[in-house]
Order: sequence, then C-alpha cells, then structure tokens
Amino acid sequence: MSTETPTQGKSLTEIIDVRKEKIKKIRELGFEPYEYNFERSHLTKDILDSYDEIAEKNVVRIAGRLMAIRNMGRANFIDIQDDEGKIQVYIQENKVGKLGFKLFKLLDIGDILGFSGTVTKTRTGQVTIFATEIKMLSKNIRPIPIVKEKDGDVFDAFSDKEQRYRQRYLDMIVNPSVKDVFKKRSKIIQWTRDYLNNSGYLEVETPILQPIYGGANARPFKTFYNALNSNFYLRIALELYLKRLIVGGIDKVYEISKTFRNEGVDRSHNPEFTLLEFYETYVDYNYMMDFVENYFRFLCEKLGKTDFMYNNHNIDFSQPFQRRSMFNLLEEYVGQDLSNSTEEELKKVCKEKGISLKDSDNYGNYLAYLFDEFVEPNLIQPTFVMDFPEAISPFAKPKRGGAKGIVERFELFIAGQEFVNSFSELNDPIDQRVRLENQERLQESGDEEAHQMDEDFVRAVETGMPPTGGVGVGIDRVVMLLTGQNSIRDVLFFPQMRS
RNA sequence: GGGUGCAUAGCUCAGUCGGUAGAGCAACGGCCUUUUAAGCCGUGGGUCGCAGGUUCGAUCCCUGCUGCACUCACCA
Repeated sequence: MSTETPTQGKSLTEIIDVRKEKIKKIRELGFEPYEYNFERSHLTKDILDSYDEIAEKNVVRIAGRLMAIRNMGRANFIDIQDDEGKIQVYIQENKVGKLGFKLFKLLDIGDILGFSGTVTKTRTGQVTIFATEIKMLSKNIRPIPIVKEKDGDVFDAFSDKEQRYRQRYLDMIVNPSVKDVFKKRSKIIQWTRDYLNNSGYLEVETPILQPIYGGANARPFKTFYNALNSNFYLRIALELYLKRLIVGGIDKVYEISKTFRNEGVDRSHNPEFTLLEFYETYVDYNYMMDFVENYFRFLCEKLGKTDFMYNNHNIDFSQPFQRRSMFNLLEEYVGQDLSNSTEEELKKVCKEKGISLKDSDNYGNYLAYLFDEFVEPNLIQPTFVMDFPEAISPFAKPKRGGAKGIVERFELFIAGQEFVNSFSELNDPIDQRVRLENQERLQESGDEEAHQMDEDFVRAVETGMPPTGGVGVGIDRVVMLLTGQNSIRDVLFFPQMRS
C-alpha cells in the first residue's frame, strides 16, 4: 500500500481509510489522536447562558464533538457540541499557530476535540470562542450523518427509524431532542423514588431469575440454569417477592426495575419494560387510589404543567380523577346492568356482541372482554376503574359488602390505556391457596398465562401477612404520557429489534 | 400471528413504461480572513436488502426470505 494519502474519498471503506491515514499524520505532527483527559472550564451551555460574566474572565476550555465546518480559507468557523448544547469556535492560523492549523486541516465532522480560547462575539453578535489551541481528543473514522438546520427547519435529518433505534448513539448525536426525552425519563424515575422515599418507603431488589414465575397473567421467558440443572424464568412481575418482604416486616416497600414478558412487540409493548410496584401495610385500595392520584399530581408539579398531549388526546390532570366501578361503566357503555348476571348470561351477551371466546373462559373473562371492548377505549381522562371480578384477580381481597365474585381492585386508565393496577392485597392464606389452585387447574387445561402454584409464597401468607395495599405502575407508559411520545420505542434507549 | 406499505451512494431522496443509475449534503483536490443549510471550480463514490424465476437482458415484472414502518389480534 502506498504511504500517500488517497487523494479521493470513495466508498465508505475508502473514507475510513482516508481517516486512518489522518491518524498517522496527526501523530507525525506530534499530537495524540486518542487522548486520556482534557480539563474543561465550561460547558458550552454555560458560556452561552452567561456570556457577560464569562467574557470578563475571557479564557475558557471546552470539549465536544465537531458537528460542522465552515471553511473560508484563513477564517474558519466550526460548531462544537457537548452534552447540553453547541457553540461556534473560530479558527485562524495566526491564533492557533502553524502546527495547530495543520491539525485543523485534518479534522472531520464527528471528531472529539478540546479547545482553549477567548470568548467574544462575531460581528453578527454570535457568541464564539476564538481558539488559541486545538487538541484532538478522539479521531472519528466513521462518518456521521450531517444534519443541517435553518430557522428551525431541519434538512437531511437522520430519520430512518430502524437505524435510529439500532444505532441510538448516532441518533443522540445528530438528533439532540432525543436526549431531552431520556433526560426527562430519568427525572420522572428519580421523582418517583423521591415520592416514595418521602412517604417512608424502602427501595429493594428482588430476584429477576426465578424458579417459579407469578404475580401477573403473562407468558415468561424461560432459561436453563446449568449448575442447578433446572428451568428458570425471567420475572413477569415483582409482586410475590415484595409481598414476602411485607410478611417479613418491611411496612412500606417498593421496587422499580425491568420485568419481562414473552409477548408481542408493538407501539406500546416491549418484551422488557420497567415496572414499579409498591406495597404498604395497614392500608387498602381506597388509600392507594388517593396515593396514586397524588403521585401523578406530584409529577405534574415537578414538570410544571397539568396538560399533556398523548395519542391525540389532551390529558388533563388538574381535575380529580374519576372513580367508577366496573359494573357502573359496563352499564353505561354496554347498555345493560350486568352486576347480577350469571356466567351463562354474560357468555350470551359476549356472543351477541360478537366477541370470540375460549373454552377455558369463565365469569371473570367474560366481564373483562366486554370491558376491554366497550369501556376501555372511552376512558380518556384519568379514571380509576374499581372492583374487578375475582376470577381474573387471584391476589385481591373480596369486595367488602359487595356482590360475590368481586374483589377490591382498581386500575387507572388514561387515553384508553391501563397505567396502574392495584389491590387490597389478599392476606387470607386459605383463600389464597384456593385461588392459586384454581389458577393451576386453568394452566393444566391450557391457559398459558395462568399462574403457577408457588408453595413458598403461600407459606409466607400462612405465616401472617398484614392488611396491605399494593400498586403496580407501568413506568414506560407514564414516561410516554408525560413526554408526549406515542411509541414505547421512543422512551427506551435500546428497544427490542429483530437481529 | 394476519393485513398494508417500504428497502437505490455515508445521510436525505429522485429515477429507470425492463437496456446495470442521478441530485443535495458528506468525502477528496483547489479558491476564499466573520461564516452559520456559507459560497465557487473540479474529482471520485453504488452487487439499486438477500435468494430464486420470467426475459436476449432485471434495480424495475413475479415468487420466496430478511428487516423496518403502520395496522388488527394478545398483553402493561
């Protein structure tokens, strides 16, 4: 191979070759193309925000990624982007020296650079760093997409969703608003912890790898533990271990962590997602409704607003959340009072409404089908739906003074989607065992999502579980709602993609 | 899993009623001392997603596959 720099950029591999040659040239000039550190005096945002103050001190040191070059011969303007912003740097040969200028000539968009310089304004009034020293901190050899912008219009945006998700780092570099969503996500999760910690809750970690899965109706991911020669599952919920901790004497406990369900991927589902569950002793689901409502108010307060556009709906958190029983809502939207209907009667209603049924379906399933089909899409503003059928709620206490077969459970619906699920937790061990045995039978009869019997969990309840209110919150959905994103993929750094 | 659509240069996109392709940006060589989608002159860059089929000839038509988007079903 010739030691000459190729004189023409060609395909991608040849562009990369040219940049590798530049690495050699940078070393020949006496510079290290991959530095170990660089002391910064400011972030670009600081300089732009407090120009007057900094201009007095005058000399600054910044570092960041080279995003644009406007080359006018002896006068050169470049844009440097760091975590919080972007600033213009002015490069002139008699300021950076002959050697520095030779280095400048070897720069490419995408390089990570450090600069010393003085802060001034150009004649158009733009805050600019007049560089006195250039330092190469990391040489880019793979070109990044060039996105240009004028008056708010973006040109040639890096917009291919597949590439954006697969190469999220590129997406973040060239589409800076992407980072804003994730920073807000991080804050929402931090505020969630604040809310619970301030209420006396203890954050804990429980097993992700479990010999028996449970706590929700879902298919698990299955794996094999060689050393134990047995099957294990990735957890589908946090419930059963957190309740063991309640039995163990932690009065207020929560976990916020990844959970896994072996189901389809779509705009609002990812196989691994972030679930928050919290349990508090000596309270019931009525208490938890207030607590959850206040949680959303707390987040609104932190975000400084109560209106959010989500899936083309304007969601208003300024009003008290509606509280309606499931039967009450069914009566409104299905058009008949089903609260005294028998299983057979419900089945008939489902058939009349054209809902396809499975053999293993029961009273609770029929109600759930009617609810999903006719009620859910209408629940746009925050609404607590109360009192679900026992048959689909194996961990909730029976409704006090209510109809048989109904439990104290609520779900919070917003924009037709479920955000929160909560029970007055079942603490009667005899009843709990019966419920899980029923689930076990369902599983044996082919319901893949029914619960497994968890003897150790039942043993814990038998030991004595205090009255407890429990809540599960789909954090990704909360983030979607509060950041105005309609796809879960836009609130996950690395959403699930096919390989 | 079903349906619809898309896949062309590093990026954003044209295009070929079937005769192996173009633009802008980026790259490469020049010019330019206040630009900011900088500008000007010049140069190169593509197995047109993959595999088959039809055809004298396929990037284009057909089939299958893969990936992505939207959507329906299931789930948070």
